[in-house]
Amino acid sequence: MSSTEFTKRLLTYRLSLLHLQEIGLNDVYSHLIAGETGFSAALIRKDFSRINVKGKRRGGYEIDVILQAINNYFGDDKVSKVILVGMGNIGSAIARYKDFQNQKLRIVAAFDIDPAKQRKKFSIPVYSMGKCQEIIYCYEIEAGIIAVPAFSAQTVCDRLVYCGIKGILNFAPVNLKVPEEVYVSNVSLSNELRHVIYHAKQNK
Amino acid sequence: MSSTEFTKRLLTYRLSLLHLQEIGLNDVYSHLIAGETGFSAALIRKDFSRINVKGKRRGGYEIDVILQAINNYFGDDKVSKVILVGMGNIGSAIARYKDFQNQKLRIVAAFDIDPAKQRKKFSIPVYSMGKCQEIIYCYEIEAGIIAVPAFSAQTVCDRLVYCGIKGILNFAPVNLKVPEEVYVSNVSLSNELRHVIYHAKQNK
DNA sequence: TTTATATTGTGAATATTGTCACAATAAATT
DNA sequence: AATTTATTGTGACAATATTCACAATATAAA
Ligand SMILES: NC(=O)c1ccc[n+]([C@@H]2O[C@H](COP(=O)([O-])OP(=O)(O)OC[C@H]3O[C@@H](n4cnc5c(N)ncnc54)[C@H](O)[C@@H]3O)[C@@H](O)[C@H]2O)c1
Ligand SMILES: NC(=O)c1ccc[n+]([C@@H]2O[C@H](COP(=O)([O-])OP(=O)(O)OC[C@H]3O[C@@H](n4cnc5c(N)ncnc54)[C@H](O)[C@@H]3O)[C@@H](O)[C@H]2O)c1
Repeated sequence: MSSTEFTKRLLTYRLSLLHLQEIGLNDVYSHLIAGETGFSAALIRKDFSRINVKGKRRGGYEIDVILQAINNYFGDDKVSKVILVGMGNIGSAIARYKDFQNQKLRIVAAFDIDPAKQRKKFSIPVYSMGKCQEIIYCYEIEAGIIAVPAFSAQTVCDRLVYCGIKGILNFAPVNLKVPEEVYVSNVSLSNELRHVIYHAKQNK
Repeated sequence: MSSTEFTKRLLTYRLSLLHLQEIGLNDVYSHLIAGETGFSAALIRKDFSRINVKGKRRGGYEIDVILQAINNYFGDDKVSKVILVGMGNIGSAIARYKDFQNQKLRIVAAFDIDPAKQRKKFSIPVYSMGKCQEIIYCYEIEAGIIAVPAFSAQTVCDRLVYCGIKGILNFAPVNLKVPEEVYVSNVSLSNELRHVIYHAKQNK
């Protein structure tokens, strides 16, 4: 299995490359990307070699070619469909997030137990949990975002897993228990902040 | 410098330990935490040893002792103060987030260029960027959260760095450029989702 | 008390990840 | 055309992280 550091780097490269492309560049040298991203030039070349990106000796790499290879690696030439559970503070903010469209990510539907929230919002329909299974099957949903309070996160998670979801992005401050074949990524703002503060202190 | 994987694991342990404590446990074995978090028992023991947590042979570890050591590692016995720039969708959601209080994290002030947003919101005062330097100094702010659109993220970042901020939690989809002594952690929902979808596909 | 059992703590072995150094090579310059 | 220069691509090496294996040891059971 490929390391998560490697896949994260690819996504970091993509961000920088899109930026460089926007300001008019067509080609890049590994050292330039190193300057942009903070990774070493040698590591970047190794990574590119791993996804079969060839440069021209002394000529650098074509941005288009790299971006294509990264997209290909993630298999995101077609739109990936996801659902969102919990339309509270953070759920609504995510539902309103426009960048997903550029990224070929689409939130097809949202769910909430609160009937007051069960109506279309920001162009995304909000259903009761009852509709969950049907929608996951019909739309071939690839992942679920959990944005419910901590105490109901595991229940929601079990439900999604039961409906066949294999990837979960979890905002609740809980270590979810899932079968081996399900991948969970936790986004914990508190932990991230702690982490930042810890490093900031080192650098004082 | 300690690896970021190590510090992340500590925060993961904490989450599980708090949960186990809540359901009534006082002691844990490394294997139990392994089951909760997915890390191997040996690794957990090594990590504990690294932060000077001693268990009792055959008796396991005391949850209190571990939690104390983790808190101590992060130096969060006192409240850490942070600021938030950008009170749009995501910024407001963060400002409303109550969990920070339990975690001894406090958002002391927020900033926004939009005058309409410059009033107290959810008990956090919202200022114009002009007040930024003063507040960072007066309150001894330890980190900044950036939640502004991508095109102004670097500008805001430069400003914070100029005011002495050494740690940044960045939500904008941009690889920020900072001096070496500043630590940046990027939270990219699109990237996280991509990552989840990638792994989900592997497990189909 | 003796024996069996379960768990920690850690050195050694292994695996993984990243860096270094440089040959290969294409482009630019003279 | 010959020479210089800059960059890729990669094998060898170094560093780091993780697992393995088991001695040390405390508790429980007989
Ligand atoms: N607000 C933030 O900035 C923030 C940041 C990080 C993490 N989080 C975490 O994200 C989660 C949501 O936070 P929030 O501030 O949006 O909370 P919130 O209370 O505003 O929203 C939670 C939503 O989930 C719904 N819900 C509750 N139980 C449900 C269930 N069983 N099935 C479906 N829907 C259910 C509620 O009706 C509500 O709309 C929490 O776990 C929180 O800790 C929030
Ligand atoms: N909404 C999401 O779920 C989400 C998720 C991930 C990342 N993001 C990123 O977070 C950032 C904010 O997203 P959002 O949806 O909250 O956007 P938004 O447009 O709702 O909010 C941005 C806020 O920043 C303020 N602002 C703009 N320029 C500023 C400046 N120079 N100084 C101070 N304040 C300034 C604006 O007045 C506005 O209030 C974006 O970069 C976005 O890509 C958003």
